[in-house]
Parts: sequence; C-alpha cells; structure tokens
Amino acid sequence: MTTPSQKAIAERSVETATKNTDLVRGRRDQIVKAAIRVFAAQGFHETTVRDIGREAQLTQGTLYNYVRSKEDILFLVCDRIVTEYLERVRAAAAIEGDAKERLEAAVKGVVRVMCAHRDSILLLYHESHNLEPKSLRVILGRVDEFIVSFETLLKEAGVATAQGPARLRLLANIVTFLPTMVALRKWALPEALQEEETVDEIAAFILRGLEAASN
Amino acid sequence: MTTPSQKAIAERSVETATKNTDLVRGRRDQIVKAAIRVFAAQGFHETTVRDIGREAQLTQGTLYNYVRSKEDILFLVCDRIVTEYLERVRAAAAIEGDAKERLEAAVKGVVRVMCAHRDSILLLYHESHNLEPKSLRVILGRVDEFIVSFETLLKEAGVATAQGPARLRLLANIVTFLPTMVALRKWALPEALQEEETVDEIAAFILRGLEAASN
Amino acid sequence: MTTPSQKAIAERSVETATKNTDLVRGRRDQIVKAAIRVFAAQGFHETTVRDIGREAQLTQGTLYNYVRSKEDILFLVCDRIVTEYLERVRAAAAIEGDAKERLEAAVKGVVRVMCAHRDSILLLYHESHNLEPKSLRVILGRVDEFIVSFETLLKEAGVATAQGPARLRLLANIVTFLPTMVALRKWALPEALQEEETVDEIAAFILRGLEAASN
Amino acid sequence: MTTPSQKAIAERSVETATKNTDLVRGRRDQIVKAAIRVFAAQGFHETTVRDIGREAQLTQGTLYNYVRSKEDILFLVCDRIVTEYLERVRAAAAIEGDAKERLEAAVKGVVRVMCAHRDSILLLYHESHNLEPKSLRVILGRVDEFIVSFETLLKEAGVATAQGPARLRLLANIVTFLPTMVALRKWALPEALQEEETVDEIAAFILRGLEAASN
DNA sequence: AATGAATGAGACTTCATTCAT
DNA sequence: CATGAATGAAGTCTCATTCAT
Repeated sequence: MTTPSQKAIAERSVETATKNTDLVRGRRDQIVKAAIRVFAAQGFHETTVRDIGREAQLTQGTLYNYVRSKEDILFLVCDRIVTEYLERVRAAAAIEGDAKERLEAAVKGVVRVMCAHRDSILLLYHESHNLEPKSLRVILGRVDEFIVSFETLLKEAGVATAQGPARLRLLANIVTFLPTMVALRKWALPEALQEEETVDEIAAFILRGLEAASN
Repeated sequence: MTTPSQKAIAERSVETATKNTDLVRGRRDQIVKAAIRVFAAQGFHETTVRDIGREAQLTQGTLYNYVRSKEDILFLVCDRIVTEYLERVRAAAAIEGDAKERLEAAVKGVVRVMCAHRDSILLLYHESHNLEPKSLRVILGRVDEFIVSFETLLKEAGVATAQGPARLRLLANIVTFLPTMVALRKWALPEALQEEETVDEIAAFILRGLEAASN
Repeated sequence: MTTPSQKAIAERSVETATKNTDLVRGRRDQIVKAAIRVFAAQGFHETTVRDIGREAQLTQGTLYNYVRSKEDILFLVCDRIVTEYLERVRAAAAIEGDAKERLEAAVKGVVRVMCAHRDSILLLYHESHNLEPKSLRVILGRVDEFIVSFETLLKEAGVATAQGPARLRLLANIVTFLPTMVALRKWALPEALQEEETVDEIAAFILRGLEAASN
Repeated sequence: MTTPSQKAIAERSVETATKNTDLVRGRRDQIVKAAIRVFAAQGFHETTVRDIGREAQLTQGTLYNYVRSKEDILFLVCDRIVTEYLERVRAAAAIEGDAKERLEAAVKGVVRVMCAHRDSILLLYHESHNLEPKSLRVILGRVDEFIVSFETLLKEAGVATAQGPARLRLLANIVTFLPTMVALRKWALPEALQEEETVDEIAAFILRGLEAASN
C-alpha cells in the first residue's frame, strides 16, 4: 500500500542513496517540515540548502543522502502541501447526506481548510513555479484530481447539468480557486471579521453562485 | 501632471545616473518591456541581468544607467503591470448609466481585462513576492486602491449596504480576486470554451453572488 | 588562554563557516601569509581575491570558508603584522637591568625590529587606511598599547618626569614613530651604510633627544 | 620660465587635448583642488572620477580634456602637495642669519608647515603608492630635492661634518621625516598640548639630536 | 570646448553539490 | 550512514574611459 505522496515520488522518482525505507521516510519528513518553515519565512531562492539543513538538524552531506537536489526538496514540499490539503478537504466532505448536503459540506470544507493552512497555500502559489516542468506537472496533476472530484460532486448535486462538461469544469475551478483568496489576499481582507465569518461568507458566495447556476 | 507610474517611482524613488528625462522614460520603457518578456518566459531568478539587457538591446552597463539594481527592474515591471491593469479596468467601467449598470460593466471589465493580460497577471503573482518589503508595499498599495474603487461601486449599487464595511470589503475582494483565476488556473480551464464564454460565465457567477448579497 | 591575535578576532569577530578550530587557524595562516606577499607586491586594491587564493593554494570558494570578505583578509593581515611586531619588540626589551638600560634596549630593539620587517611595516602604513573604521580602530588600538608601553618605560627611566603626561606621550610617539623611517624612507636612505650602522645611528639620535629631555 | 609643477608635468608629460594654456592651467587647478578634497575625504580608490568631476563642477567629458586618466589626477595632486610643501618650507627657512640660525629656522619651519598641512601630507603618504612607478619616481625625486637641501643646510651648519656624507644624509632624512609624525600619528598625539607646543617640542627634539651629533 | 550617454571588462561573493574520511 | 570541507560556476554591479553630438 502506497500513500499518495509515495506515488508522486514514484512518478517522479526522487531517488536516494539509502535503502532503509523507514529511515528515509523519517528523514524526509524532517526535511520537508523544516523546508516548509524556512521557505515560508524566506522564500525558496533566499533559502540555502544549509538553512534547510540547520532547521532540520541535519548536515548538508546527510541531507543529500535523502534528496538529490534543492529542487527535489521543493517538490517534496509542494507535494506534501497539496496532498495534505486534499486529504483534509476529503475528510471534511465525507459526511452522510444527499448530494446537495455533501456539496455544501465540501465547499465549506475547502474554505475552512484553506483558511487553516493559509501559509502553506501561499508558499505553494509563490514557489511551485520554480519546479522543473516535470515536477510541476505532477503537482498540477494532483490539483487536477481535486478539481475533478468537485466536478463529480457538482454533477451529483445536479448543478449546471444541462450546460455541458466545459461549463461544469469552469464551475469546479471557481469553487476550488476562490477559497485560495484567504491565502493570496490575506493582506487585504477585513480584519474586523472573525475567521469563521469570513469562511461562511465566502462559502455562501460560492453556493449562491452555484445554486443560481442550477436552473 | 504626473502619471500614476511616476508617482510610484517617486514614492520609491528609483534614481538614475542620467538626467535627460525623455531618454530615461524611453530607456526604461525598453527595459520594462524586455523584462516582462523574459521574466514571463523564465522567471525572475532564472533571468540574468544580461538576459534583460540582450532582450532590451542594451548593454549591461547602459542598463545600469537607468536602474539601480535587478530588484529595481522587478519593481518597475510590477508597477507597470498593475498600473496598466488598473487603467484598463477603469476605462472599461467608465460608462454612462445607473450604478447597477456601471457595476456590471466594471465586473465584466475586470474579467475581460484579466483575460487579455493573463501572462502579465501571472507574472505579477509569481514574482512580486521577490520584491523588497518596501517595494512590495507600494505595489500592494496600488492593488488596494483597486479594491477600494470596487467597494465604492458596490456601495453605490446598493450591494450589501446593510451588513457593514467589513462585509463590503470582503465582497470587493472577491470581485477583484476571482477573475485572476483565468491567469492562475489557465492550465485547468476548459479549452472547449471560447474566451468570451469563459469571461461571461465568470462575470455572471460574480454578479449572481452579489445580487443575492443585496437582499 | 588566548593569543593577542585571537583577541583581535574576538573583538572584531571574523566569523567562519568552518568549525574545526585547528583547521581554521591553519588555513587562515596560509591566507594571511599569502596575502602579505601579494599585498606587498601589488597593493591591496590591485590584488584580486583570486590572486590571494592562488598564492595560498586555495580556491576562491575555499578561501571564503575562512574569511568573509576581502576586507577581512586585510584586517587579518594588519593584525598579524602589528601583533608580531609588538611581540618582537617586547622580547627585545625584556632584559635584566635598571630602567635606563631597559629603555636603551627597547629603543634599539624598536629600530632593529623595524629594520628587519621593513616590508610589512610599509604594507601596514600603505594599506591600513583601507580598513573599515571599526577594523582600523582595533589596529590603532594595538599600536596605542605599544605607545603606552613606551610611556611607561620612559617614566621608569625618569625621562621628562617633570613636564607632565602630555609631553611624555609626545616623546613616546617620537620614539615609536621615528624608527618607521627605515620602512617609509627606505628609498632615500644612504646605501653606503651597513644596516647595523643605520640602526645604531637612529637609536643614538633618539636616545640623545631623550637624554637631554630628562633635565 | 617654468614653475616646478610644470617641470614635473613636462618630465612625465601629462598631455591634454586642449591647446589654450591659460584655460588648461585654470581647469587643472579646479581639478586638483577638488581632487585633494575628495581624496582626503574618501581615499583614492573609493573616489570615482565622477566624484571628482562633481566637486570640480566639471562633467566627466570635460575633465578628460584636461587629464588623461584617473592616475594623472593623482599625480597632479601629489605633485601639487609636495611642491607647495617645499615652497613653504623654503620660505620659512629664508631668513637672514648665520648657518646655525638658518638651520634652526628651517627645522622649525618644517614642523610648522607639516602641522599646517597635516591632511595633505596624510593624503600623500596614503595614496602616492598608487601611482605608476614612473610617476612615483617623479614625486620621490621632488622629496629627494628636499632632503638634499637639508643636507646642505646641515653641512653649512657644521653638523656631523666629520662622519661622511652617508651619515649626513641619514640625519637629513631624520630631520625631514620626523615632522611627518604630526600627520601620520595625528590620532595618537596628546590633545592636551597646544599645536604650538607640539611643534616646539618636536623641533627641539630634532635640534638636540643634531647638536649632539656635531661633536 | 563641453557634454553625458554608452561601453564592457572585471571584481567580489554565494551556494548547490560532491566526496574523502 | 554521517560529516563538513572543498569546489567552481555564475551572478550582480561598478566605473574608468570613449565618442558622437
């Protein structure tokens, strides 16, 4: 049984010099967590491999036993962020109920999770384009899965069924994109609002847009 | 009479070794245009100052007569993009009609202009965080103006008047943010749709969300 | 137990990326010695960091593991020269005997040591003003110690005791400064004289000046 | 009739693109004065040709009509400083009286003039070694004249006549060198002393050394 | 004679990656 | 498996000098 993360690694093949799989997993976990912290604080290019090593309590040489390049680390970071994000949204949407109720739960879930992981999402949007095309494609592929899962939800809830798959996809994009606003526009959002209010408002906006789209 | 762009330069004061104002303007124009092309193609960090010079048909030395650092260039680029974007949206919204009609025109305008300048917008979102805090603040300040102008429009059109300024600002953020999707999600949008259809659909989505918010 | 040189480094803290203290000491020694040779031959500004590296048999990258800037190297060089100079003079003055005899030994010592290290002293006078103010202050502080030690000697030998501390300091300055002539005026000194004769003559001149000053 | 300064220029041939000799003289005067100010303030290498131009109220292009290189400027500066220094000392020594009295006047004159022009002298000692060998030789030649003039004075005053020319030259060096202390050791000299006291003390020290040398 | 924009060589420094221990 | 010193390519920026106007 492979986790999605390992699947991505397989697809893109981040090889290591070390065999012991448990150790590799553990060390990579250290590295990714440390890298997320420093990338979020200083950005990918401003961060040296030494910085990551220091934060991960690993020397440079050791680090390179678990990773082949700085870009590898960025890939692992992006992969981790997307994967965790997806998992959380899935969990939030996994409720009992009819299609409409599940859609509502999912939409609220996206916004809420996005809110809780603003920093990671921001990091993802800021730095993912520093990935090599191949790596980037893997990450975008994962996001695509996410969009597709919303297409399914929308279809099941009977949203815009009559207007063809293209329009459906567009709506799924809107639903999954607008919530990133809490990360990308964090600086501009009204501070007067409680986080919960913001979340509700955005979710409501989306649902209004979708509801009307059903007719 | 100073253009907004000159104001930005004044605020942040990108100084030159050259006196002749017309020449400075001309050369900077060359530089900015060239930089937009190469930054869009390769990203800020992957681009060398020499690359920019080559594209602008200027030697490195000459380039540095009109700009003090690579970061200066990025600032000029971001400033140019934001400024042009704002001007175009303003132009699109400047129609005769009642508040509601003007709002509609503005919303459609945003989406359409965003669509027409996808690449620049993408560049802006990808690279602006490489600016120094001071420069970044200037750019964000300009975006803020933009958001505020939509707050005004919304208020005039009687949207969400009863729910306080915070909610208004949130909506203004949504209106100005969602359209960036055509740039940031370009890779995921359905190719089956004509550009015009995409624009209309997004604008409609926004207007639906706002309309309902009025009650 | 720290050597004076280490103290200087502490005061001004020339940091390294390398931990191993012995290695650092060794490499820095290589660097300083090489730098003294090339600075003496071509001057600080005409010397490139690559030149120093080549002379020290170190690549540029390696060099920068032991030093943070070219100015650091100059500081280390100046510090080394002053420190060694002081130590040698102290050794020359450390004889048994009454105050007058010790003063005489010290004066001769200064001139002789200065003579033996003309080139370094010249380098010091030529390039130390290229140091940053902070570094320069450290070096001058060391020279000051030297002057003060001669003030003490003069006082003990009963020279100019009646005329106050200011005059004492002036004499200490003369005693420590005049000998630099063999370095700074090397080109003008009579070649007909043996080095030993020159030394004796200068020392005698100084002692005559002091002797008369005692009355 | 050529001034010493012009002679030096002739020897080293600082050519100009401009013919009008009066203008050349005037412009060069501007340049040299400006250069002395900025070199004294920032040092030769830290000063750009632009800095000199700005201080001299001359554009770069114009400047290069009167000078062929930055080094040329340094030469003119050093030459000016030495020349003026010599002239002033000569003036101070040009008194009626017997040889001894003239020697005394000369010695006091050196110290006093040195004191009055500390900054220039410091500049000379700090930067002259940045001259090309050829230029340096010219400057040192001028200093040599100066030393020789003191050899003559000493001889006339009957100092050290019995010990041969080499010893005479050594003494002449001492007499002309020690006074530079007020420039090179400015930072270490006692502030409690009036300038006049310092001058007298140093002159006295020299004369004591010489007097005793006569026997 | 004056101007000042253009030039381009070259300097310092950083840092991802390797490899011997 | 861990270490951390060594490497060297590459990048940004400065500035003396030239030359067309």
